[in-house]
Amino acid sequence: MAFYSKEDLVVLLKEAGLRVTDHRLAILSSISRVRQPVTVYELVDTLRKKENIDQATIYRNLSSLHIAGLIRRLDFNHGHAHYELETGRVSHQLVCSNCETIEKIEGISIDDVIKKILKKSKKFKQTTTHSMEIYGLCKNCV
Amino acid sequence: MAFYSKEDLVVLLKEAGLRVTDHRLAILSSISRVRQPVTVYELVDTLRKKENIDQATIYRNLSSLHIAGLIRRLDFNHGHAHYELETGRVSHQLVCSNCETIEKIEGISIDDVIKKILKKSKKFKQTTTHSMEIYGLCKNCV
DNA sequence: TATTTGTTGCAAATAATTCGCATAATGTGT
DNA sequence: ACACATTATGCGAATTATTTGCAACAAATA
Repeated sequence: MAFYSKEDLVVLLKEAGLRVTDHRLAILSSISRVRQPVTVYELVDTLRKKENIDQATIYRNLSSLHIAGLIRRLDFNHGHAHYELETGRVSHQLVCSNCETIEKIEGISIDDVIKKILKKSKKFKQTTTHSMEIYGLCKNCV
Repeated sequence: MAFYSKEDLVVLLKEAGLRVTDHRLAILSSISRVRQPVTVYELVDTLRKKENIDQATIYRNLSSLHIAGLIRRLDFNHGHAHYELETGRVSHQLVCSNCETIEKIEGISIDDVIKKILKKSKKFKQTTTHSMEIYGLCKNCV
């Protein structure tokens, strides 16, 4: 979806106050290249072979990149996390309840809904991001 | 939130085509009694002591109750699943990015948003349920 | 009640994720 | 370019969450 040059990624990391390391760039780049949210398994598989990055390093970087707000962590009840680039505070996914098909939908704003929800809240005054998983059966599983 | 008598729960299970067992009733009842989505740890802690239910039994029942559509499984990036009664296909939660505070918001319909999303989809024609996690800092963590 | 089929407990296995520690690399100030 | 303080990395081991195999048991149905 979002394509970033190495220079862009360096800037992103610096702005986030994170050190720039080859591994971190490789991980970010790998996440940014795929269309659908990627699993840790896929990252480990790709990056351990290609760049010789240890599993622990990948987990640690996913955590710091997530905390820094550069990536988003998603869960589709598949037993493992998925990650995607954080672009725009919003993430809407259609998820098949039967197989592991997911489809990311972009371009839908729900700011007014968020406002309504905040109005009802007693514990929160503002929000940063949100993600919505919409479950159903995909065409193959209907 | 939703209160069910034992008889109600029996009906729910039968309608779902599940066998009625004391353990299953206890698990469902336990989930229905709490306001916020409950963790497996909490269920195990409560039910193992009170009713002498094994951990594996709890996991197996959570799975079958979920598949049967009686309960919903949620993830807030806390490293473990949460469960709540399935009531009405919708679940909206405010989640603190810092601590483990969550707040369930009810009474917001987003049917029109779902319609828009479905219109954009290539892989899905209909949906069953959805859940939205809205992240931010709770009052204590601001 | 007999039969069939789903359920449970227990212990052990997997899967996902995290941690400890020694070593190496990054960013900063000189 | 250099030295220092801080953070990142690899490796193996530890945790945590969740699942499974199997024998004993209980629920639904005729």
